[in-house]
Amino acid sequence: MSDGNLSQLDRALFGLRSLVMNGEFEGGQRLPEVAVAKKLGTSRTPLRQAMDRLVAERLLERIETGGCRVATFTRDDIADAIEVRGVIEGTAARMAAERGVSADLLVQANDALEGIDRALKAPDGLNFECYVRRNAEFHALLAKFSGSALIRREIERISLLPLASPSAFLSEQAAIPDFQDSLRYAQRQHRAILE
Amino acid sequence: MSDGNLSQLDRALFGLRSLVMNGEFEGGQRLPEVAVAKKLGTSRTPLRQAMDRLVAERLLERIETGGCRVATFTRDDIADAIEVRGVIEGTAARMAAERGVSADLLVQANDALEGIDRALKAPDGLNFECYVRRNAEFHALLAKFSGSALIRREIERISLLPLASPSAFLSEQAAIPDFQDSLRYAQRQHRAILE
DNA sequence: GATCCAAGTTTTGTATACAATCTAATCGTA
DNA sequence: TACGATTAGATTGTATACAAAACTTGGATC
Repeated sequence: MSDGNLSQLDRALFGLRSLVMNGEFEGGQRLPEVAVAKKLGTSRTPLRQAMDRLVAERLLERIETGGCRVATFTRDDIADAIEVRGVIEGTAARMAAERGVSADLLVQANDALEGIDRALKAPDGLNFECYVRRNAEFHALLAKFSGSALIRREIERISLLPLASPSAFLSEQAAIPDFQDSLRYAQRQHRAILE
Repeated sequence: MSDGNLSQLDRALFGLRSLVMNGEFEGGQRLPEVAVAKKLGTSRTPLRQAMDRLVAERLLERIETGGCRVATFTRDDIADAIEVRGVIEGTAARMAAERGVSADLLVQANDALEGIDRALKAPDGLNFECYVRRNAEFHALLAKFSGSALIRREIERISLLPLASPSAFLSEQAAIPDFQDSLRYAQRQHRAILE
């Protein structure tokens, strides 16, 4: 388990997350455990564990009567999540400023920000894949800045949220100017944070 | 399950949370699943599910080699958690202001705040039990304010954190002036928020 | 005396069987 | 035809058995 091989739980977790993000399930429909377990090549026990974690990640939501379904996000939910993320980021950055940050980390953060800038200014309006990657990079660095494990985990958690929706939904959003604006707004926050 | 009876999972969840908060386990020591399951009168399956959820609540932490242990918080962790909580609260309040709030909810929030004030000014320095109760009340109201389910759940989550430690630890903290100061600081934030 | 190796024991991770619940479909009646 | 009940099927919740991994204890060797 501590060797290179993944545990069944990890396999179920990654596999199910991937299935959901690829929009393999109808929104609002309950995920049948046996069928999904078979598709992932594992048993129900680790699958249910994985479902529990994805519920905690907000990727799934519980059905009152039993089982889980893919969570559906409204545009407002996403806007709220981005706002909260920005606010926590700001807090982390302020803490970093109070506690001091190494110059090396600052340089890396700057690089990441410039990468995001390039993604936002892509010729086709928005290079989303690149944005996601560079953004994650920046958040990871910011989390290191704060020097607090608690803050780091909260950032990771909240960062997961806006992206935690089926890719079909994401690509739809990516084409909406409002959504791009909110990303640019976040990016301006990022820049301000680094000062 | 949907009747008055609790599910095994709920029994395990409440039971284990209670055991941990009462300091029944040595910090850093791994919780043996079979023993705990027997003590709670349930089987390992719902107990492990409960452990997973308590890990998500930060009450427990995973051991790399397997199993869980009671999470240990540093004073800095608690301070950070309180700071983040305040910041999210502020965001929720700002959203509430933008979206409008009913006068009725405002009155209730004011009542809760006055209750917290009284708890903080108790003759023996701090009426912690009362503080916890009134504080939870205020957070619940604030969460309603924002009108966003996402924000509400984040507030509930982060509010859980500072209190998510064995009561022995909490009472120790309650006697420390720094800690009381941070609570008073949060309270000043609360007041500012309501304006 | 200390350290390393090894066997035994405990403990977790996973699969599966069973029971209870929920869902859906069919049949009967107004 | 529409509506409700009843029954059959499917699906989740829970317990338990087994296998694999990790910890511990004892002994042997340097």
